[in-house]
Amino acid sequence: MARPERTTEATKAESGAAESRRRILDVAARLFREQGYAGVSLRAIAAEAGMQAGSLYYHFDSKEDLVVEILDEGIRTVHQGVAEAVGRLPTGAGGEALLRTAILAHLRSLLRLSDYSSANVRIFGQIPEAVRQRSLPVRQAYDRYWDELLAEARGRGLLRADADLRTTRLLLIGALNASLEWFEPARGGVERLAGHYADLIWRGLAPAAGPATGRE
Amino acid sequence: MARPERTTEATKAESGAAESRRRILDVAARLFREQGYAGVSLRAIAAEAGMQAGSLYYHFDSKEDLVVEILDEGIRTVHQGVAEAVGRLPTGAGGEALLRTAILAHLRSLLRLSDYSSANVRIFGQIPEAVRQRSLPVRQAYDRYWDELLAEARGRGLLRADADLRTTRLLLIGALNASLEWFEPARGGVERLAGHYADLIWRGLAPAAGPATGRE
DNA sequence: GTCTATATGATGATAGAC
DNA sequence: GTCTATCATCATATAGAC
Repeated sequence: MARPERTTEATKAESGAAESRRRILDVAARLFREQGYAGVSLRAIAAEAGMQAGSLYYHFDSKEDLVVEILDEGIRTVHQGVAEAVGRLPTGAGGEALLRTAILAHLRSLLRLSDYSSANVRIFGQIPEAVRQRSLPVRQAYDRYWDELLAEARGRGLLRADADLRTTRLLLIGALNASLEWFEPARGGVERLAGHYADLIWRGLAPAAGPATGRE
Repeated sequence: MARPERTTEATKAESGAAESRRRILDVAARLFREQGYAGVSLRAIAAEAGMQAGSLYYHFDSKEDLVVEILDEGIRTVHQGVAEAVGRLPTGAGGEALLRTAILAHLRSLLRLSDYSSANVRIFGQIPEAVRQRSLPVRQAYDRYWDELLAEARGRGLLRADADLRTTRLLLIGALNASLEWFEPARGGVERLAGHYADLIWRGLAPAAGPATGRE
């Protein structure tokens, strides 16, 4: 009746299928982010995960299966992070607060929290078409979340009435994700970057010509 | 003294070193854009260029040398396209016209005119670090062009005085380049997309709260 | 200039021992 | 669950004939 809950000698091989699987995914996400999809061999993943290349096939049927899981988890992490942050806003929050919050949460996942999210952005354009197709649903769900967020905000008068929402979403997500290629924490943290982006997208580049601005 | 200006029988092999070289570059740029850097073998490039893989080495010393040329030409094309369009503006042009013109010219090169430009955007994140380094100067020159364009405009009062120009440039270029991944001409041409982007970046998302807007 | 042939190495995946 | 060994394929690059 006594089932061996788990081996108590914790030192060397903490193993178990689930732990190994998670370790492989973690390692692969990091390597994909750093070196791209084609640039990372299964041998390299196995080495960093402390096993031989052949052993990976106990956990995953192919490199494509492995990468699909990483892609999906990456999107889900951002989606969840943004949705939770937005959900914590007070009911009366304005359009600017909404935008700032969503931008910051997206950038936090991408630039600081999740190798899965950054791997997704980094390699989505590099994977075989078949893999891209398989990972589309999760991606589209996140797109839809933004579209609904923006549509509801505009409906409540919190955004310009004439803003093209699809374009807004594409510009915003595109710009946020592109920051992965050049962001350096040393130049100012994620919060600072998110603030600059929100300023720009909220106010635009047109000189403030309002009545209180002073001289023209 | 009579030099054979070029072979007059134009039918089959129009050859000549320069023509072959250009043909290889054209084919490679298109394939890199379509399938990524690692996804395109020299065999595939050679096949589409109508020769054998080994023959490429008469024209280029390595795959890396080949791709560096493509990357640089891609940036130079966009840079030149934007600079010329901006240069054609009347002297008194305002900030909005400046922005619209630059955005449109960048998108035109990227989405319609040049496989080199789109290949650059597509594969810059996939190439070996050494190659990236070699192609940095041309890229930085284009960044500098934008920085100076924006700085001068802001200096003349054509843009918000408090806009962070580096952030502006990074957001803008990032968003424009990202459109390569989803742009479909069928949904409306480059001009339409450029117009939407310019609207958004010029006016921002804040509801127009000016005195002439009507009801709040 | 382009060909053929080949050197050399890495890759994703499989089979069977333990 | 992980190992070792190996297969078949593909890659970049080179050498020498034509």
